[in-house]
Amino acid sequence: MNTLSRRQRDFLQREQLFLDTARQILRNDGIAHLTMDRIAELTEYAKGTVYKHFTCKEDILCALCLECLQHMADLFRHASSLPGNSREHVMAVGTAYQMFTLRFPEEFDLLIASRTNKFRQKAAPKRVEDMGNADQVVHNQLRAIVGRAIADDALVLPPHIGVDELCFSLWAFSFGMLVLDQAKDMTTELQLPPVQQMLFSQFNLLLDGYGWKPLSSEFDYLQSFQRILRHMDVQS
Amino acid sequence: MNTLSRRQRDFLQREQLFLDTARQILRNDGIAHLTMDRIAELTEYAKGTVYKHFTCKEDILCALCLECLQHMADLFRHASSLPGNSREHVMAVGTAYQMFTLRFPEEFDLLIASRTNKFRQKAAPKRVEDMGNADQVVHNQLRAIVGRAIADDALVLPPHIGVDELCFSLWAFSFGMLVLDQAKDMTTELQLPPVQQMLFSQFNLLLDGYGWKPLSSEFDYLQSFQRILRHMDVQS
DNA sequence: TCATAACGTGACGATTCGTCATATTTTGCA
DNA sequence: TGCAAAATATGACGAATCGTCACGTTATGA
Repeated sequence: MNTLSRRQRDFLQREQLFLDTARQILRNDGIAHLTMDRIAELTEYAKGTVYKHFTCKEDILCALCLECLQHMADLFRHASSLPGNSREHVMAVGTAYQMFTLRFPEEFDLLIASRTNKFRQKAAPKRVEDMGNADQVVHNQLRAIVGRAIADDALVLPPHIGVDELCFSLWAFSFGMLVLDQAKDMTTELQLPPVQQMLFSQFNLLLDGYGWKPLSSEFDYLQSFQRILRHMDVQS
Repeated sequence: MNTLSRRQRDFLQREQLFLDTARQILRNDGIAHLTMDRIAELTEYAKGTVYKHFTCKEDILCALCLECLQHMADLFRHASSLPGNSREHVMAVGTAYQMFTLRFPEEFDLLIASRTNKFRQKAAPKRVEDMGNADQVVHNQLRAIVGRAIADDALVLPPHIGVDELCFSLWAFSFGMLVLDQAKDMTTELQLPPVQQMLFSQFNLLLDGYGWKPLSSEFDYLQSFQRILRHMDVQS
């Protein structure tokens, strides 16, 4: 509309350009080649201009993580749209998470680093706060699934366990497995199944522990899993 | 004995000096102040000498992580010495892990970063391999507990689940919770209990899911928890 | 048209990494 | 013991990258 808003639009558009370029460098050349100078060079702006948008390198990395979380939220929304019971939805979200880490390993690496204090202390507080909100969005998707499960009596919360705690645990369990799996070296002696299969089995066992119905003994979740894979592949 | 071995001893001793100094900087001043020059300065050696021991910065950080894992293995050994049933031992190890992250937050931060590809690709392959072995040692402690549980019929492996997978899951679950907990910002709206309490509850639910006896409904694990806290405090 | 404000620039200082030619010490042997 | 050769230690140096800022350029609106 007026001049001010045009400027603001230009500004936002340029910020997006910087982010897209940064992501492209990250994916094509790896994080080692992701420098402020290179972003400036590829976008044909000066480095000082990049610093008008981001307070420091960690800040732009943080912004990249933010977009990853938003992307994941979209994937999870799609996973939740699968017809089926609430446990299948949890499984679908877990599978979507795993597929994300597989498809975008550099970004997942960044997401791991972003849980580090070293990282969060450098980025702008505002940006870290945004990431907290993005976390919240993802968390809410889990909460919605849990809420539905409670509503249709598939799940009765175990004593002294809140909904948030339950969602947090599901999130933490997936995160932990995916991180440790991608970091385990080829040389490990451990005989482990593929992480996708472990997520499947362990989720079933944990959800059985919650008493979340139908229990794995009462339902063919292997068939669900096949269905989920097909459902998520369409999305890709 | 002979000259060669004296040199080797000196070499190892100096390496330890570098590591101790690095850890001291890490704890006192934070990772931002942990530079190769500073290590050289404090130990009164030249930087080139430090590089005789470590190929790069990540390599010395990796070595620090290695010592952390060894320290944790010791803590876990102590945790496993608690008189009690096998589930109590699992809980004791989880609690020891949590206490470690609380007491040595900077080191835990480093442990998180060390699961990153960026990190592992830079460190010397030999050192990364060592870390894999240290992981293995920790893993074996869990395996011992699980093995005992199976031996005395407290646990029957769920179908298609191996011992390694079960240990990996316990490890991943704890790791995930501790990482996400320490990274959650003060501003989060989530109403979560302290992570110590979540570890307790969620472990109980997961182990119930495994059918690991005595189930949480058959045993007063809260009392165990108090006992564990006392047991681990003595160690500190 | 011009004064002022907003914006863009890239040279620069600072930090830190990792190297390597040289200096020093140790070793083994005459 | 003395000395040549090998092993080791050193720190000045080059390279990479970060983040800044004084200055030049463009846009605004009276």
